[in-house]
Amino acid sequence: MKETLEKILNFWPYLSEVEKQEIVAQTFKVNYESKKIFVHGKDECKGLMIVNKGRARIYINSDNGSNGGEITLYRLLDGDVCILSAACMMKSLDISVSMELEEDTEFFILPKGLFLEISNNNIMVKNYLLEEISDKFSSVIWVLNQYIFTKMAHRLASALIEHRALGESDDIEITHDTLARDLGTAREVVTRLLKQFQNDELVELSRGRIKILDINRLMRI
Amino acid sequence: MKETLEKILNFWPYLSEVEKQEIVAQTFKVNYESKKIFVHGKDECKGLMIVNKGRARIYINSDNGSNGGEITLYRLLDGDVCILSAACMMKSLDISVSMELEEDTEFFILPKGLFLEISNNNIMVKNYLLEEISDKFSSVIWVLNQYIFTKMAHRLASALIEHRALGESDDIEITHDTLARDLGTAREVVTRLLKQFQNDELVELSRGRIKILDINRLMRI
DNA sequence: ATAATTATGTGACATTGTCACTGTTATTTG
DNA sequence: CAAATAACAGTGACAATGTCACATAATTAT
Repeated sequence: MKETLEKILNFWPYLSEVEKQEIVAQTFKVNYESKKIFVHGKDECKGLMIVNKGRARIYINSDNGSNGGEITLYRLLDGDVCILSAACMMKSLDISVSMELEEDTEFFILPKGLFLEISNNNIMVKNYLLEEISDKFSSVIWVLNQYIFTKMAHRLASALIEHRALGESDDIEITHDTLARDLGTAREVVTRLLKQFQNDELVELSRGRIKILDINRLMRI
Repeated sequence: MKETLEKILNFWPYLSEVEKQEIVAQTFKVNYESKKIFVHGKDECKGLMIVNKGRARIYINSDNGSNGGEITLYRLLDGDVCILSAACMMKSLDISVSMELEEDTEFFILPKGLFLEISNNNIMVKNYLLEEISDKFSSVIWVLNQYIFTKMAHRLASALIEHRALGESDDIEITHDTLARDLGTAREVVTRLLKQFQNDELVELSRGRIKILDINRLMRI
């Protein structure tokens, strides 16, 4: 446990011995299955959540109920903190943001009280949080920028490249629907464009799977 | 000066006497004319900027040079801090964000060194900054949400209502172009929709001016 | 095997974005 | 002041994307 925390927590070197001990003593693990959804604000917030192993997608949706429009803001990978859990301990966002696990995921949870205490005493911890938030802030602005100013075909190509990197393979296991939720568009649009990509022999399509044939040409789009 | 700072700085009550003195001694004012543009990252960052009196618009643009697409992220009014100036002192965003003054604006500037020192010693100052950032973060997510999931007519109506509140009058002095830049759309689109609003007798149009005729019906859109 | 579920495909149409203009109203300048 | 210039607004044609209402195909459950 201690070794893992050492690796995962960026601010570990700046903690005092006492703080380290407290963290090792009080932090606990929780495991959730893939596809579990957290709605920020609804679920009670137990403390600061840090991804030990797994993957999560942070997104917003059109809350108008009927048609489930969504767009992905960013993802959390191993070692990332969920700044929403951080924010909910300090001051709440008044916006509905959700998290969906894309793999079985294990979190470390730093209990609320402990985290607040340490982040109030140790400036590096607070700095770290601030940087994380700034970083996600950048991501969201980037998404907005892309959504508004960039052609769908271009964004789809980027998404394919991103998922190729996430899965470390030219064979991507993903549905058109999932891509649409990533990009904030409709499934039909993704289908249309992928069809074009296939005609151009950039990809090969099958149910729930996209095989990248020409990564170089895809990158140039 | 001291009285103004007392009013403007939310964290004033939490400062020590020494800190207060230092702030009064080192903070200075700068005035800029309406329409001045700051590009975050380009202009050297002298310190934390706080709006004393005036109005600024924070926006992103499509940096592809030719066609000047823009969308407004949020506005700074009296007493607001420019979190971009804060961010640039701690860790830089790698995204191009700009600020345009919409009125002649006076800023207080807390010099970099002083601000860093105080925010490192005084947890309330850092907390305040964190809350400001979270707040703007919310705003940006809100803009994204609106852009993706909401019909243009609805958003235009909202924008008119917002500007009515900003100017405290049913007579809004604004061009179609400015509205388009707020909403992240094209001037022509704004013109089209305003035309419809006029036909529905919601507004009255003239050059550089929109008069709201039926605020209630506008709010219901 | 049959039914239910999930994924994909397609055409018609609505909304919004882009382009290439024209016309109109203010502002500057000779 | 009149003419030139710049800023603002209007318009039609067309492209890109979103929405809807389905059809079809592959997979999983009963």
